[in-house]
Amino acid sequence: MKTTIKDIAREAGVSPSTVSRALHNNPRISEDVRIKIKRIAKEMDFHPNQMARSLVSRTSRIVGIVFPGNAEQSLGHPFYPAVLQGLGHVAGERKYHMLLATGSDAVTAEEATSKLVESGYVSGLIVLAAEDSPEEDVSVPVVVIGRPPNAKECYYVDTDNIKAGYTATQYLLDRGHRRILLIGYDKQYIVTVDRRRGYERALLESGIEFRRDWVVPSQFIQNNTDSDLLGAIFKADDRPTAVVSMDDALSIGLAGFLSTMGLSVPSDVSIISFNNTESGRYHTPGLTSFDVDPYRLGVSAMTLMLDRLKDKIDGPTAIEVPFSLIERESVTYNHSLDS
Amino acid sequence: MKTTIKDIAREAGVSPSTVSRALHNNPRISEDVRIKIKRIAKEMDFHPNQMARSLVSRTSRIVGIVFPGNAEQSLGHPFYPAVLQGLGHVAGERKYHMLLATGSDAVTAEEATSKLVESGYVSGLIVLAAEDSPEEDVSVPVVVIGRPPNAKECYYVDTDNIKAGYTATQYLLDRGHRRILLIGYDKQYIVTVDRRRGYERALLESGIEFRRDWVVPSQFIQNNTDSDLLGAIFKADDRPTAVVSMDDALSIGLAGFLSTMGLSVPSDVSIISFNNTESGRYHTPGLTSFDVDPYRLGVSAMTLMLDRLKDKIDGPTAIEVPFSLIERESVTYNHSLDS
DNA sequence: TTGTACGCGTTATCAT
DNA sequence: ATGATAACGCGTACAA
Repeated sequence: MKTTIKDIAREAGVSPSTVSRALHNNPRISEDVRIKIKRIAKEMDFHPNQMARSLVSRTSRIVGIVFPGNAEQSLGHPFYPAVLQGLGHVAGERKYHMLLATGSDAVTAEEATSKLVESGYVSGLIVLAAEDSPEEDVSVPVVVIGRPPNAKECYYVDTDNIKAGYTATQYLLDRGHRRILLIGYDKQYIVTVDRRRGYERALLESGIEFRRDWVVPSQFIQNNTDSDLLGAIFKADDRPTAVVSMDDALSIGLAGFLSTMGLSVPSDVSIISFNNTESGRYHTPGLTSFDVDPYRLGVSAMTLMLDRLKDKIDGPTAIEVPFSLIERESVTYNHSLDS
Repeated sequence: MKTTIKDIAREAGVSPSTVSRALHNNPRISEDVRIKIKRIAKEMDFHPNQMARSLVSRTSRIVGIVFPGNAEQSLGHPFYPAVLQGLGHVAGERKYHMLLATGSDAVTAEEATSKLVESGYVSGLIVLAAEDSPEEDVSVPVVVIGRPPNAKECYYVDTDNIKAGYTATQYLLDRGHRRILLIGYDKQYIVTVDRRRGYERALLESGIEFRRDWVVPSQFIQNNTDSDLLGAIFKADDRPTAVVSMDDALSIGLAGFLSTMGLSVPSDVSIISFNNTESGRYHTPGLTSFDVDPYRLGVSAMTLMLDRLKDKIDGPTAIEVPFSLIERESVTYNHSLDS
């Protein structure tokens, strides 16, 4: 039997309400009684029953976390665990807990969200943006990580992916590349469409023709059609000398594919990619990659959430987390041509 | 204002307890009233307040999840997210939720566990084994993933890592290798000491001398001393022709390192490793690697937990999850020597 | 078959 | 400064 406030009251010879006040440092209580009660509480290893507390206060120290619909696979990517770490770090500091949206098979983010809110356990929600991010009105504060499709008045933290895509492309342009391929585009993922936009903009500003057939969608590694598609692209005379890749894993796959064609990185093809993963770092050659700082994304999101939960005063409604470029060996200058 | 059973009671013209019973399919209630109440409940979008429910029932539909002390970094490894997926899958199916032990900086698993239990939110605990796994008696059922140091009467699910280490080594032996290196050993991680034990056993059975200096500890990639150590090992005349690596990332690093020495995989050195990660699959050459099925580990653990929570009857106290070997191109036959 | 009354542990309001 | 009382939403003996 866990000790309750009543047990302490009995032990201290006071009423339960006095104990409650003492534990909450209510000023309207004598100093000696307070310390006495606190001592007893410690002795009896008292911990307030959060359920009871929540029942009356109508709030909990729990924040729900919703992963994209395909959480099953998305968790596999290093990005999400890193976000989770960030979230957990500040949650822990501020004595909050995180309740995961448990997804069986094909639950949408929408369903998961409902489940979580309906459970009544959470007093806030952090959702990792996906194509189907629910912006239906829920009864608790929501912070979304990643730019929501409808960037209306909701709170969110995000990376400026347009700028990132622009920067990546410009980085290549600065090094003499003119024929630049984009791989990993997936219109379902906003991050990739944003980056593509930046890519196009950079090309435009440099007066380079944008080739629609040089935007290779999604994971080509899985299906062979894309692989053939890539083969054709790199067999052509005017093959790309550089690639902007949406993810390190993709880049590694590409590098492997290129080597089967007798092309090597970076001497024949430069690659700049995203997410700065371990595998990219360990890969030979080391991948030049953008660190979009998922950890910090998590930290910012949880901070925003908790601040919001605390004083209800509206701080910033959106936070932009900066990215950084980790330069390694997968990009080199292009001397082969100048147009 | 959320709807409560009182609201429904008023609406249906019955008492709250009748509503409660109807919703719980209590047999002692007329059929027509039951369906009527259920209809109203649905109409009013009623969801029972879990806090109140938990308060009276003294249990919750929440299972706490504890990651190793260094959760911050451990989450980065694909193994843990995969476990989480497995856990989440069955939790979701059975309408349970998962509460994460939020670790700021250097909280031990012990602390995290206490925090979680003290919170009063969880009615069960699943801990991912680490060196400092707490087997202190907590007030809720515990299932640990990975063999606990003191494999006493507690419930756990695990991979037979001794067998896995043995199998890996035998696989190499079968292909003519006699000089086999082991890298990634870390006595803090039970999995690696188990696998090492299997490695030694396989060597012993084949009458091959076990060389203590051929057990390279931990991540050599981080510190240069190990790198030098490896350099010495592979510069020697009797250099290893094969390696058992504790992790794909490690293997990839090793492959890169070897190539700087003019050695290539698998023609000069074969590598068999663990965890069957994406990076290993995309790497060139593809890594032959053991899939220890972290997902299933999670599934089994949560199933065990929930069954235990349900009927209190004691099913199996330990579950072994089989592993499988994914054969790719990083291992080849050794013809260079025969002793 | 259904209603009444009470308790789960805590906090807030109103007395004292 | 402290105690008594009610209430949060729900479940369940007990009574009817």
